[in-house]
Amino acid sequence: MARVTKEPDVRRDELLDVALRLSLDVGFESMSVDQLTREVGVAKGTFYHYFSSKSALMFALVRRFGDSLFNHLAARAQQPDSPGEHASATERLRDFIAASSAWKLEHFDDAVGSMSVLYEPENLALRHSLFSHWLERTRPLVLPIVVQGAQDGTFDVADPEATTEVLLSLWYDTGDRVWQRAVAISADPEAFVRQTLAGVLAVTRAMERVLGTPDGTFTPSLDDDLQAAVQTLYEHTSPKLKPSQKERRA
Amino acid sequence: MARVTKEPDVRRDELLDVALRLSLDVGFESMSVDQLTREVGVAKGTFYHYFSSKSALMFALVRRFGDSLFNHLAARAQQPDSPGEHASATERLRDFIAASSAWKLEHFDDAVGSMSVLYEPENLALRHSLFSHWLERTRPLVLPIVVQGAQDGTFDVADPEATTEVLLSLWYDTGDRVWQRAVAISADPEAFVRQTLAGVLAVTRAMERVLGTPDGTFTPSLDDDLQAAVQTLYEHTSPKLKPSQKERRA
DNA sequence: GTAGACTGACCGACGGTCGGTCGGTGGGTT
DNA sequence: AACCCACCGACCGACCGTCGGTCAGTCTAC
Repeated sequence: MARVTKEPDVRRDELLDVALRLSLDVGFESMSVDQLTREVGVAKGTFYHYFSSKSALMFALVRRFGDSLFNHLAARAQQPDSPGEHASATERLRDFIAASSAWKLEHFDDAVGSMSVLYEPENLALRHSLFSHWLERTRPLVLPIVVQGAQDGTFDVADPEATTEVLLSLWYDTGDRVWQRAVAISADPEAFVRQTLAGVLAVTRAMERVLGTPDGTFTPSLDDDLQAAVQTLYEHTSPKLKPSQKERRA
Repeated sequence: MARVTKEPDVRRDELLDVALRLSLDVGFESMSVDQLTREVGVAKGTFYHYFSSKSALMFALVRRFGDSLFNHLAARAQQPDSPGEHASATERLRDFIAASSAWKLEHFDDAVGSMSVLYEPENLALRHSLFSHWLERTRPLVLPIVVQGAQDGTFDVADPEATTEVLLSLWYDTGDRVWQRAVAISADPEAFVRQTLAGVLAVTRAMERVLGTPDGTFTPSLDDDLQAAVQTLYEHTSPKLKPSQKERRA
């Protein structure tokens, strides 16, 4: 094969780009290193020149994919126009949630929209790794807010560390579960939207209760934007049922 | 090799027994079908005579392991001496939690004690499968209680289905997370016990808040039994996860 | 006799390895 | 300035051991 030399960073990104595409297409486990290098147009050895193993590739993938959201959130937490240390814990938490939601809407196509494939059994390890990464990055942003709220009495919380853990679990795990249930009934679009919104409300309500704030403190307005977003999410979900076209040249 | 014919059920159980032992020892993924059949003393083909694939073995393993708890709980829910339909939702839920805890203490050695190995990355799929199975079996036992509590006003719950989902997530996922954090600091036994108990309290508190019952409604007494149980749990923590004695805190 | 429990050599695909190749680059020589 | 060439490391791809899975056939209890 014709030898083409490129900047290491460029080549590495190429590998990651194609790996991401293939992972979302056939799944991470099913994607063989042979297939990956074939599509990139390099030899197998080149892959192992850049990544020590296939699972190292997974972590790199998760890092790159998962960091984009948090670099945004962490940067925003420092910005002067965002509620700072002087703001109430409620305001800060509201802002955090809003910033997170805004990012998700903004990057829908290149991130959130392709979420549903992560839920195929195939991608369990990838999903778990991604969520773990997100969790580790979320914790240090949320814990200070809960601590502040506990100290100034805004929140009724006895154990800020443990409560933060509960919040993280609500957002990621319960959200996860709500999502899976919604997908399970994806035959009916209207039921999908209704169930997803009900899940969001339940998680929010649980968060309010756990923090000891009045019901409604963090409840989002169920406006058309949110409805439309969930609707779009649904439309990104259906093609999951498509027949697989995996068999390709050997 | 000498051919030995046995009752299909016996042979199948042999395969499951050895598979469980090997899974807890070297991990499910690392356990090859060759190794399994070698240890059982049968040919590889025999394995595929009983299980259609290795992942079918996993599901069978999960079923057998996961059902023992729920056959107990479901049976108890029917028994006359347990709080029945006439009891308050609080009593019924308390009884459910107590029965579950009792079973775990009772079957510590052959079930809960070997839990920690499930948390090695190796066994991610096995763990996920087991928890999913437990979740599916827990839901129908808990949902009626939440519905009853919502109807008679014992619980302050707007959406029983979604709230049940939150409860399940609290028990399994948050418990999961608390456990992992405790394991992470397992260098220090005292810290391990403290953190685990704090996690249990936080989850319980969260449950009370989510259901809208007074703090303390479901809080277990932090008596010596519980402390001892957690202590024993610590001692069962996989040696692989525990640091060597050298790097103990100075 | 025969149903079905059991056998084990065999298969293709996989992740990973490794000795070797070759394009680009920079310092020394002319 | 033009040339050379030693060296670095990106790149190659045949090869390896192991894995999950198959199957044509054998043995045995009834």
